[in-house]
Amino acid sequence: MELEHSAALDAETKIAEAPGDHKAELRLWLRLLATNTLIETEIRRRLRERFEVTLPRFDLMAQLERKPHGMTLGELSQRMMVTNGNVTGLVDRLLAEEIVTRRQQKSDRRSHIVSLTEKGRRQFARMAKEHEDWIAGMFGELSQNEFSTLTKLLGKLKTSVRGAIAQN
Amino acid sequence: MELEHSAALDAETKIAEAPGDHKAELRLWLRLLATNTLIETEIRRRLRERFEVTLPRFDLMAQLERKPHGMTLGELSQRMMVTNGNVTGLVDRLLAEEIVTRRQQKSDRRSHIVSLTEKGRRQFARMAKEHEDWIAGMFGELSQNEFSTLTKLLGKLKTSVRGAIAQN
DNA sequence: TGAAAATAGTTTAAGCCTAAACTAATTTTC
DNA sequence: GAAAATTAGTTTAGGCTTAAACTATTTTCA
Repeated sequence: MELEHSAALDAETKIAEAPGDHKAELRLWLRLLATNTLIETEIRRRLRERFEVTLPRFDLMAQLERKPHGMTLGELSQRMMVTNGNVTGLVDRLLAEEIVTRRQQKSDRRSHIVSLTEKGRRQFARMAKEHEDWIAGMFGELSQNEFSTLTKLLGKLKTSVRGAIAQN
Repeated sequence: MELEHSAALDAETKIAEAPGDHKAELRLWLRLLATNTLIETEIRRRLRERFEVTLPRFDLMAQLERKPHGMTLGELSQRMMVTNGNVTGLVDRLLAEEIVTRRQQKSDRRSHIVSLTEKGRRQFARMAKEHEDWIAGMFGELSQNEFSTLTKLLGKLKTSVRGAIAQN
């Protein structure tokens, strides 16, 4: 996937536009992807540097933080948009660090509830504050108006994508 | 990272807004991330299903396709926004499938040029066409106007992010 | 009620990805 | 021109991620 366009290249591709091609759509996607990668890579770097934590672990903790009573592995995997097996492994590692607990449900013995420990909650709180500031800093050059328009349009795009996926 | 908000939750968090917090920025980031993940996961799925290829391999081929004379490993890793070591491994696997070639530069014996083989070019052409249609299909619900506004705003955001990263 | 289907989670094999340490070659600098 | 620094790429160890196959349990329904 191309992640960066020179201005010159962008101009060229515009000229090359022809019926039946979708260069503009492709360009929008590549720009979305590049922006996302840029932010994500930097957040990973800072999380590691400041807190020696990975983004997936931070993400999992963020999910649990909003559910004081915990969450099943399946619910976690849905919210994190990853597979069950992935969550199993993450939880194993976080268990070893005593960031989370896992306990079997009495009512359904297939099911397990994962929750943050007190240590996990403390650790997450410390990280979340800075994380929020990092994000805000990266969005700093957008005006209030641009900011809310972008939020709205991304909402629309998300809906459009969901539609296209559901159809298929 | 939270990937989906219910409408109810969004309303709540808006009410909770207070000076010094950045919930709105966080929400925009989560929305960008979710949209990106949604698209990327579906593209990976289709590439695997239709062509038995992974997204990183497709991405690498896409880079090479635009440079008929090939590219050094370093240039590839920059454009793909991944580490050198990552590219070394990807190229090893694509070499084994005879999708690319790698040859040492005479002028600088540390440096190696990677190029698509004829087989690689043919294979990529076949995939690229469909890939473009997939993307266009996902963006279908956006009007022309929304589409170009989103492209412009993402450009701005990208610049803003680059600025924040460079500062740090 | 008991067989079949569905669900929750785990395991496995393989690929992706990174940071850090490393080798080899080239460039800089004194 | 030789030591030092830089550059291109590889290797290594470990975490992340997936699809597919699997186990255990619960639900469905004939």
